[in-house]
Amino acid sequence: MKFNESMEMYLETILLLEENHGHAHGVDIAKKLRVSKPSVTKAMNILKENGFVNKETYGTITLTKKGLEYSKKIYSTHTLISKYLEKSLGLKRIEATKNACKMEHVISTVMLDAIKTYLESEDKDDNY
Amino acid sequence: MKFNESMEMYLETILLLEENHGHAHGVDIAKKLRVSKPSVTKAMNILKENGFVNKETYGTITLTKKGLEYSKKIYSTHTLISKYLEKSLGLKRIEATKNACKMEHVISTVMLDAIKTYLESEDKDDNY
DNA sequence: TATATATGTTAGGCAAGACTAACATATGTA
DNA sequence: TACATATGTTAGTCTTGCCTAACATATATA
Repeated sequence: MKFNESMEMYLETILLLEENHGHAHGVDIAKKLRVSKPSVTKAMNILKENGFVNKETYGTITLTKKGLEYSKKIYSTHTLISKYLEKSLGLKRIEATKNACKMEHVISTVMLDAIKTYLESEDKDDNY
Repeated sequence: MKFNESMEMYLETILLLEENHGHAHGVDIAKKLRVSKPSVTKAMNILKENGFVNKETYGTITLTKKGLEYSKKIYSTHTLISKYLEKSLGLKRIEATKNACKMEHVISTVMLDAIKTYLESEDKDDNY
C-alpha cells in the first residue's frame, strides 16, 4: 500500500495532532492542511477503508497500528531530509522544512538511505 | 506564469527533442512521457494558448522564445539538482537523475540558489 | 497517383482531490 | 435541559490530467 502526496499529508497531520492531543479532530486537520471539512471527511473515509485510521461516524480520529507505522515513516523521512538540507546546503530550518515537505513524497528509498548515511558520517564529524 | 509538474515535463521533453531533431513531434512526446497522443494534443493547445510553443493544426511543434527560456530553466534546475545529489550523496547518475526529475518541480528558489553555491564551492575544491 | 500507414484531433469519459451549500449531530453553557 | 455554537457529513460541482474509440490528415511507397 503506497499513498500519494495528498493522503500522506493527511496521515502526517494526524500523527502530529495525536502527539499533541492524543487524537485528531477533523476540523483541526482541515485547518492545518488548509482544506475544507468535507475534504477531510472524504480522506478519512478512504484512510479508514484502508485500515489506517479508526473512526466512528461523527467520532474522533486515531491512527491504527498500520497508520501509525506509515505516518511515522513519512515523518521520519521528512525530518531526515530537513536535516540533510540544513547540513549540506546550510538552509535555515524553516526553508529546509518547507522543501522537505515536498521532497518527502517523491524521493527514492536509495536516496533516503544515502541521506541516512550522510547524516551518520556528519554526526561523527560533530564528535571531533 | 508558473506551470505545474505535468506542463513542465511537456516543456522539458520538447526541449530535448528539439535539441536532437530541431523540432518535436507529438508522437515522440507521447512516447517519451508515456502518455497518449490526445493527451499531448491537449497539452500542446494549452502551451500554445499561453505562448510557449508554435504549432499549426497537424503541424510540428517548436518552442517560442518564452517556451525556450522556461524549459531551459527547468532543465538547468534538473541538471543542478542531479549534480548536487551525485556530489553530496554519492548517488549514481541514473539514481540522481530519477530523483532530480521529481525534485525539479517542487524545490524553492532559495534552495536552488543554495545548490548553485554548493556546486561552485565544490568546483573550487576540484581545482586543488 | 492511389492507397496504406503514421500521425494528429475530436468527442466523451473517468478518477482524484478539491470546493460550496445544506443538513446532521455533538457539545458546552445559560 | 434547552438551545446556540462547533463539528462532521452528504450531495453536487469543478478542474486537472489522464484515457479509449473514432475520425481526419499527412506522408511514404507500390
